[in-house]
Amino acid sequence: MKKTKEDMQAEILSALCHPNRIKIIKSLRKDILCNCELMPLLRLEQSNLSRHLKMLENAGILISWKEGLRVNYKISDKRIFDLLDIAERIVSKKIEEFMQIMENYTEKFMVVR
Amino acid sequence: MKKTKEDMQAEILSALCHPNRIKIIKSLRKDILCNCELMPLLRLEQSNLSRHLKMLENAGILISWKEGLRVNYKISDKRIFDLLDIAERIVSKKIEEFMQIMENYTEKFMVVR
DNA sequence: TAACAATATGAGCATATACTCATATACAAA
DNA sequence: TTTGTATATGAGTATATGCTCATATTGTTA
Repeated sequence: MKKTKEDMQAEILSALCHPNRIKIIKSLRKDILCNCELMPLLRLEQSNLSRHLKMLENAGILISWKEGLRVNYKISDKRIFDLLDIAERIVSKKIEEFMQIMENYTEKFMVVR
Repeated sequence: MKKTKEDMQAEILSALCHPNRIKIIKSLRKDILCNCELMPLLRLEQSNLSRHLKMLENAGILISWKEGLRVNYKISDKRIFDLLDIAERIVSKKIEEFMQIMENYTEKFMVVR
């Protein structure tokens, strides 16, 4: 069964849609890091982190290479950051809207009182 | 338990990471549509489509309103399109790279032959 | 070679997702 | 009020995901 463009888009997004994997990518924004450096940084179980990294690699989002015992990881395509930035802006806007609504309610409450 | 920014980003991306939901959003790029119009367009079971739409709405990606029997849907934030566009570009780049590799292999094969 | 360190993976479990069928609800029009 | 249409939802099933514990693998160093 041939993959559609939407299937492939969904695969990219599926690889990104977990808080820990988002944190991994944010950590790799400036640095190249290995499993053992990410582990204490994100406070993840070794096997759990290893699987998250593998998922990101399988999706083509991360590139890895060995360096002795370590396995280093870096982002394959800088556009991944743009994508997460947009997601962050969408979230920020939602938070702002929520705050605005709460403020309006509070105002009304103060007046009535 | 308080949601982190990464939790909220993951929620947005989770809502987007299914081929049918991506198709729904693409369909809503130009038009405001209802369940009954999307059904034949995407060839989805009524209940299945209804649930996908609800997921997108719960994630704050779609806004819905009733109009008689119909329930209309539109995108809440145009940045959703930017996000999917980037995902599409990432996919396109991957396809290009793959084609390039295949071409190189084919060339070598021709020479050896 | 033995001991160690970093990473990968099998097995098991709990939970989430996607889908379908049948049925319920909400609204419209006769 | 009855009939019909659009949408929502309960129940059941299959599959995927996330996590952990224990163990395997890979490469390093004494």
